[in-house]
Amino acid sequence: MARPSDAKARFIDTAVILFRERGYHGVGLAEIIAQAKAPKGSFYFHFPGGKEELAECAIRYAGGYLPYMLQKSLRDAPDFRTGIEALVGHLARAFEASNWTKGCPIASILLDTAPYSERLSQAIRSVTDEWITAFGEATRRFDLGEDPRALAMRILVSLEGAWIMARIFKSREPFHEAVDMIVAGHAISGAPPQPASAG
Amino acid sequence: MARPSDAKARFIDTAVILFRERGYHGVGLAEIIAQAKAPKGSFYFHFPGGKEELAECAIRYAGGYLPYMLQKSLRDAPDFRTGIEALVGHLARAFEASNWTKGCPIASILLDTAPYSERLSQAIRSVTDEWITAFGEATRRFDLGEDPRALAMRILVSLEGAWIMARIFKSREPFHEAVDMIVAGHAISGAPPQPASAG
DNA sequence: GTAGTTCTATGGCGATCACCATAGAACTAC
DNA sequence: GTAGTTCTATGGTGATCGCCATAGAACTAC
Repeated sequence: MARPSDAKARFIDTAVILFRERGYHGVGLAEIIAQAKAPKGSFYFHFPGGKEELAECAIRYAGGYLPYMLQKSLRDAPDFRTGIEALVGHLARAFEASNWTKGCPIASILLDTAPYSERLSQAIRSVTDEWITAFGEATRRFDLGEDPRALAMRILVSLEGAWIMARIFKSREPFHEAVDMIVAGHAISGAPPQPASAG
Repeated sequence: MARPSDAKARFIDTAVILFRERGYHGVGLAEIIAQAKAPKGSFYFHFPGGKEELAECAIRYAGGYLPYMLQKSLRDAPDFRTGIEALVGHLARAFEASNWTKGCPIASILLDTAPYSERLSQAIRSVTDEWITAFGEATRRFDLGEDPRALAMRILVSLEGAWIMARIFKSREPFHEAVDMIVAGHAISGAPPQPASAG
């Protein structure tokens, strides 16, 4: 064999890109296979479940990126607000760099398929739950004075909404409004972390 | 003729319903025509521009509903917060009643097509602008102490995000978080309207 | 080197896609 | 009642959809 499962990764990468741009039904397998530069026959070897299995892999793969970015943004931030601004700012710049075509990799599939594909709905719920859990851990060192789960939900609501509105207006403004809403939500939350228990 | 353009309205109504559920590419014309109980040949008489023209009509038709609901909710509200709660509460209940399938009629088309269809992108931007304008007029009687356009953008960001997160979790909670973020954003904005200039 | 597994490569399946040509029915205007 | 317009009704187009059968190449294990 050429390389162990090199083609499979290319399939998933390509699927993430194209699904973000035009949704699940907006992209055909032919285009994915062509852009992945993989042979047509390889596809059903790596994904016996067909297009739906590919989409699930794409959801889980892409869904792992946001917790990573979250942890990276909050890890070195002096306070909560700065961390959130770094996170949202990064996502907004990436979105703009794609000419407002590549938004949330989850939402574009969600609106096309849920709840008609229980498999994909389940995968989306799964990665979203993971993000909320990751948020709770990443913000433990801040004293946010609020239920971290509710705060995580607010951030997701703001982010998803910003991705949509920014796509409509081709503007970063919705992301700025999102940040303002997040940090205003739990008031004067810019409180620095407790240095006492820092290890 | 049977009735003047009765079939055309059914086409649009059906399109709004199905596009909300599964997006632009997730629904075929055959299904729309069948569910509209209209003959196949009528379609291209009423929509020479094909599926894309139908989608534009659906966007503009459905897009007119939110300004209507906005005005209705804020008209009799004693204060801004109450009005927003009524608006969001109504949308959330309707969403739940559809078993979390019929969310924003705009977003599902947007994520499938923009920016690959300039026609649909333009239509979406148009109805969104109309909503922002309507918001400014509907809230003039409140002294919100904030740029109405920025506040309108916050509401749209919150609403769109809530529609997505509620679809994931099949829960009204995202809408509650959205309301909290909106009203917390401009602080103690529950101030009653000036009764002086009321006509 | 032979067997077995992994992956590539090609071709084509039935079904559905959006779209359109054509003919006739239903109604208005004169 | 005839002409003209509006709308219905049927049938079918080429293209693309997701899916799969089959064969062979590339590599590992013994």
